[in-house]
Amino acid sequence: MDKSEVIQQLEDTATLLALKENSSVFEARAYENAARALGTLNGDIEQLVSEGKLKGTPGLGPTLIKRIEEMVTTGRFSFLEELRASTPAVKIEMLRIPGMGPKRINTIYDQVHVNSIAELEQACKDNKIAVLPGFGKKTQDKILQGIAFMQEHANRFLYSVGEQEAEQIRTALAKLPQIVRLQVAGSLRRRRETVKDIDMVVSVADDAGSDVRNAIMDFFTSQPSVKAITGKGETKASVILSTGIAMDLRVVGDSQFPYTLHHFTGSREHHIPLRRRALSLNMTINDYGLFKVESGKEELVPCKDEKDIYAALGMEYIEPELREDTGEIEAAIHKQLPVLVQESDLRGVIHAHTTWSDGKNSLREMAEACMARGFSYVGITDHSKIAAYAGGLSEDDLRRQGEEIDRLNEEFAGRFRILKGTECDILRDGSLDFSDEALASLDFVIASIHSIFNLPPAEQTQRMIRAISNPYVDIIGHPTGRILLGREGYTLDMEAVIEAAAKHGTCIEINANPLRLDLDWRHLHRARDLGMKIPIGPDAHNLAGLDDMRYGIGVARKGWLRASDVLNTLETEPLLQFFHSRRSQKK
DNA sequence: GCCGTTTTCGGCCCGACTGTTTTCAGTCG
Repeated sequence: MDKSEVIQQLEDTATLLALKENSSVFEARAYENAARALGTLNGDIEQLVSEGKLKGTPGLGPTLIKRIEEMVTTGRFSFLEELRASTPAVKIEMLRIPGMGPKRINTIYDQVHVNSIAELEQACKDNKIAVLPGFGKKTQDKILQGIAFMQEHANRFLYSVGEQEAEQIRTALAKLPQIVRLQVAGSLRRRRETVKDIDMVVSVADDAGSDVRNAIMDFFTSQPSVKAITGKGETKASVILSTGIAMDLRVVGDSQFPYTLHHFTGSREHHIPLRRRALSLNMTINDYGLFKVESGKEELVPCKDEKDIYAALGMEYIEPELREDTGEIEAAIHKQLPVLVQESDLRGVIHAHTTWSDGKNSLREMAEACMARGFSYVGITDHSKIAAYAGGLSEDDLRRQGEEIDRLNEEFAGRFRILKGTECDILRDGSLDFSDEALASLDFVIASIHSIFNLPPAEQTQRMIRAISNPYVDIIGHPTGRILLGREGYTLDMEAVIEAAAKHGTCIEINANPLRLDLDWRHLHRARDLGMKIPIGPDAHNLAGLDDMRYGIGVARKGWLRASDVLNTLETEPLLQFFHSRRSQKK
């Protein structure tokens, strides 16, 4: 068991301990602390255990050291297994309802004996929750709202989840020699932030028989991640995968592939004006082909790929990410589509955490991982002092972190640069959590809201705009604060926020964490048109988090951004110049 | 479960909200 797995098991233990009756919240917290402590330790966990080096680490006492040793040496963790066996599944499910924590869950479970979310919903409707001690009508209503939110999003999945599932199957299918072409379609190909299901299209030789098609379907439906088969024929098979996500596979002859792929890539909204365009040219398009209609007879327009389809319609090729009917048809007709930014355009990372606050890896580890990924710089942005839950830095910490950065930069000179930054909390009134002196000592400043989410919209908007107009603030972090499938964003007027940011020359980031993807692509158009430079930030809390950058690229592409619109396509010196010049302009 | 000692058990990053209370418990980040 490697370090990240051990940390995960410790965190799971903390969750289950919190749900356990009569358990101390501090015991649960001890497991959280231990997970964090382990995260800050450098080196291979097996070696640390075998050499007895865990002893003396703050947060790891005799019990936890013994438990970590068990995990590392046996690959199992009996304490967690027992906890899992003794915790009703419904309690864990209830944790996902906003506003429900261990105390309320246990009260409800003990006194109303609910065994499912459905039973909890009924109990609320029967007014059985409001009468419990410490509960009331409003809490009951809030639980109902939370359940409704959960159900509304229950059949959707994060893009990242769909992507991983699809990639696994795509890799497996790609090994079949009978398959000529193979492509993910649907909302996943369009890089929507959440997806309902996975669509995949494969082609076989036009003269391939039933046996070839059936063999592919047999192979597909017998994949290890397939949990249930809901339909299976020669041209289409439908399954449910282990994560619960549904998947359709379609098999077509290779000459039909472009039309089918295009059809199942969508979106429906994109296809409506596209069909209108086809009709205006006496053509018609469906999943079987593009046809020229003359005197009532249809004649296929041969297309070897999607580019040919758009070309036949007198249009530039439209990238899948843009197929949402937000002006792409018109732009393609007039050959005005942007060249979209790509992952390879990125030169560095802006927005990453380290063990100085709630990150799992050290400054050095984060910097070296960025170097290994070919980046020229990383902007380190640990939390500010009020974010105590995340180990926020005091101004003195910030200064000492700066000294460590100076030392590392000396070592990396000429190869790589660590930029001094912060993710500074925006306080209730829109002021910042660090003094101007502290902020002035940094290369750049990200300001984010992490508390007081539901001020009245006008007040929340003013709070954000005040932060935007602060001369030291370069970037607003995760501007809506939404958690995909989990929580709505802050109550603020995003249009007004974007305009204020553009006016003050303040950037708004695309937070590339797959749970956030915030700023939303629907707002990017506007920001770009106002001339804003958009940083793509992974908000990385560990090394793996650095790879989330690609999700941010997906959002940027959906928002029509070119490489020149993205801040961190700049090399180190121009970027520092950008921060420097805008700061002196604003003051 | 860990820590720091006022060495043997009480406190445990913190600030703010909401909804329940009528001074506070629970949740969140």
